[in-house]
Amino acid sequence: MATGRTHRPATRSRGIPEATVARLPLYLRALTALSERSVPTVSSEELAAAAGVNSAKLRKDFSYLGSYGTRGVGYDVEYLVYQISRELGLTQDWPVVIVGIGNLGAALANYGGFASRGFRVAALIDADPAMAGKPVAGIPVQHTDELEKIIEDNGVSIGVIATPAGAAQQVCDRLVAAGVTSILNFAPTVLSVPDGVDVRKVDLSIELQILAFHEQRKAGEEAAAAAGAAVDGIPAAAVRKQSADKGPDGDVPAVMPA
Amino acid sequence: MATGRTHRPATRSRGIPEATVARLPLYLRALTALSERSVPTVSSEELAAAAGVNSAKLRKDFSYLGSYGTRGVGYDVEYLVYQISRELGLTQDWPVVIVGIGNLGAALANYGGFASRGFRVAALIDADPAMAGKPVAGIPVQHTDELEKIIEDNGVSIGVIATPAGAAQQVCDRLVAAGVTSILNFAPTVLSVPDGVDVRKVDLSIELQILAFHEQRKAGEEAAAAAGAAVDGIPAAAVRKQSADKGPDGDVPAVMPA
DNA sequence: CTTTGTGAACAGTTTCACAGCC
DNA sequence: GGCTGTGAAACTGTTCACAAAG
Repeated sequence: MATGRTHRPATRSRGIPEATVARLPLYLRALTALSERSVPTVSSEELAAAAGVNSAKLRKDFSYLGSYGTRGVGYDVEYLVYQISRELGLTQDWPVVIVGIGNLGAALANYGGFASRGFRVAALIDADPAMAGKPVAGIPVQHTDELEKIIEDNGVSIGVIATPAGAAQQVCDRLVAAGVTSILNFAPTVLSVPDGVDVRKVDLSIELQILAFHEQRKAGEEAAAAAGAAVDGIPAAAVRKQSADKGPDGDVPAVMPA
Repeated sequence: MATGRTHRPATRSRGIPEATVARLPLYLRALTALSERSVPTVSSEELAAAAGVNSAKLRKDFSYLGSYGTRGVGYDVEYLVYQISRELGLTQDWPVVIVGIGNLGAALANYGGFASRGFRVAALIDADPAMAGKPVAGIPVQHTDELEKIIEDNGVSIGVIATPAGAAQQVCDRLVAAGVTSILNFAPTVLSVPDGVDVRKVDLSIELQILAFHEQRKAGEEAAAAAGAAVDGIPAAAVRKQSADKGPDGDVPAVMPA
């Protein structure tokens, strides 16, 4: 039913680990930069530094694609660019629709990296009739009524949702019904989709909250250092438990959402 | 030297696994929704469904925080909201600066979820003198010259980079030098930062490329199914290798990843 | 000599399944 | 009976370290 899955369940990426797939675009970007500077070959060490990973990981990643390097020399930049592009499916053209042309949707439409690398903005869609016909990033906005027709006419399989949270699931359902099988979701909601549909989410506030967690820990650590670092070494669960259990009472601090 | 790290090396999150931390904001959002509907308690099964994970994972995650549930009953919504908020450091106020007020920066400034949940946009900063003084989302944009002063005056420890790729590293360096220790990077570049500084990146084109990879596989699988699914069961590495090694020559196959 | 490619060890994450408590 | 909390098992991802190739 509506109890669909987010992300991939895990039917296994036919040999290429998901973690590796997620890094291929990073390698590709670094390689493209080298290619533009006409660098002919690059070592795993150099490329890894440019991509912000370590070289062992990079070599392991590449080993899933095949043996594309030359021992003692390194990797041929152009060749690798091609191989990774092909592996990622970027040698073909992907028409994409963006639904929800508010601030964010407009920013996405204007984003250059979108147009490059095999992705083409096939249409912009918004529910506001006042937006219809108005060009954003040179593309006229179309009304949501046209959604199904647009998807089918353009053979769109990738959709970007940049609507308010409340509209996201509904838009998602319509996209999927019309044939979209990959969704990039910017709305702060969990989307339910049937099996076989991939959803990836980009969520500003989640990222910030993760940063806040670590930020808080940094502050805490300084304090702990002052008090003598006695606690480390005790089974983590027990320690947590302790501080957690003391929680209940006291006031709920001011700032919170609750 | 400048060869800093992206993400966290992994000094271990004081007992709470990184994967769990990344899900806490999801739980928090689902709980907040329940709280608004005045739902008093929730089972791991229900909450997991709302957050888009499975219940075993959720219970395991919560077990790292402490024993906050009641067997046979479930979890108290309000209490959990508070505990998770506290764990994430959201019971305090985090002033944030956004650097780069283009399309995306403006969209971020306008994004509501920003203001809620303990984050406050302390300042908007842009390098364009023409922007200075212009209000965006009700906040006047300030010039990059003021960056250091703004950070220090407001005690900012979290910065958001929404500049073009070319400017990102430079902005990052200045933020870090001024005292920022957590960065959310929207620019499509790898940032180098010293140890102790956290960077998280949000990258539209990487997400799209990952979707394209899976999308391509879906197409390939249909073709493979037609040809009789003989290959499954052979050690994945060997299969990969084989098809990969044939790569160099010849035409790019029509449907398949190869 | 340099640098790749990769088994093998290790670390982190998810899932299972059930004991323990309400 | 229902639901949490958690060891243990299974799985995925990372790092090590070195043999093989140029």
